[in-house]
Amino acid sequence: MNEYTKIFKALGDETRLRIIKMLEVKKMCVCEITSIIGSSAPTISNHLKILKEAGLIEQDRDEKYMNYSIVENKNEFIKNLLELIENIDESQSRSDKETAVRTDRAHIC
Amino acid sequence: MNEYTKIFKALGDETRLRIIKMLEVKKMCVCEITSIIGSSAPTISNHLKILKEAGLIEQDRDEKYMNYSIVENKNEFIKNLLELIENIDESQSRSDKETAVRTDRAHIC
DNA sequence: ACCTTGATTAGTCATTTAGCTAAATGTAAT
DNA sequence: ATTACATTTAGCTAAATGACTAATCAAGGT
Repeated sequence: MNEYTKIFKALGDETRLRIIKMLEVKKMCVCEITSIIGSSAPTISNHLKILKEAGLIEQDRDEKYMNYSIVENKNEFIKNLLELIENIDESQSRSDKETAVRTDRAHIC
Repeated sequence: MNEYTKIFKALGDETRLRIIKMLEVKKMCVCEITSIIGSSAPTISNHLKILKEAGLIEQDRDEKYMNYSIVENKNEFIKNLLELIENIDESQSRSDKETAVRTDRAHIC
C-alpha cells in the first residue's frame, strides 16, 4: 500500500486517533492505554501496530512494559502532520489526556 | 463519526488520494476522473461523495457536467492538511496530473 | 527452573467498505 | 415531449477491518 494512504488509513479510526492524542501527553504502555480506551489488550496492541507501521509511533521496552510514544525522528511529512493533529482540541481528547496524566501504571497494570 | 476521523478516513484510500491530487491541477467532472482512474462512474461518484462529506472538495454544476474541485473556503485544519498533501510528489500523482491536464472532456465524455 | 504478569499472535465472527451492474434522476438539446 | 447523456441511488458481492477469546511469547522476580 502507498505510504501516504497507509498513514491516513492509520489515522482514520476513532480509537487510533484517540491513542495518538493521548501519546501527546506522555509515553504509555499497552495496559495503560487499554484501561483508558476500554477495549481488550489485543485490540489495543493491534491498533498500536498499525500506527507504528505507518511511522507515527515507536516502541521501547521499559522492564516488563512496552512503551509506545510519538515517533522521535520524523520525516517532514509526518512531522507536519503530527503538528497539525496536536492542534486538534476536542472534548474526547481533552478528557483522555486528563485521564492519561492521572493514570499511574503501578495502580492499574 | 468524529469530524477528524472522517477526514482521515476519506484520505485513507488510494483512489481518493489520487482524486485529491488530480484536483490540484484543475476542477474535473465525474466522467473525466472516471476515465483517468479506470473504475466505474458510480464508484467514482461515491468516492467524491465521501471526500465532499469530509469537507475536502466541493461540487458545482456546469451545464450537464458536475464539476468537483478542492474546497475553496477551508477551515484552518483542512487548509493546512491540503497544503501538506500538495507537497506529496509521487510517480502515480505525477502521471495522473499529466493525464489530467491532457484530458479534454469534449473528447472522452 | 518456575510462576506471574504484560504484550502479541492466531483464529473467529460481525461489520464496514469498495467495487460492480441496473435503474433512477437531472439537465440540455432536438 | 422525447431523447441523449452525465450523474446518483439501490442493491448486491467479495474483501478488509475491528472486535473478541484463547493460546503463546517475553521479561522479572521468587
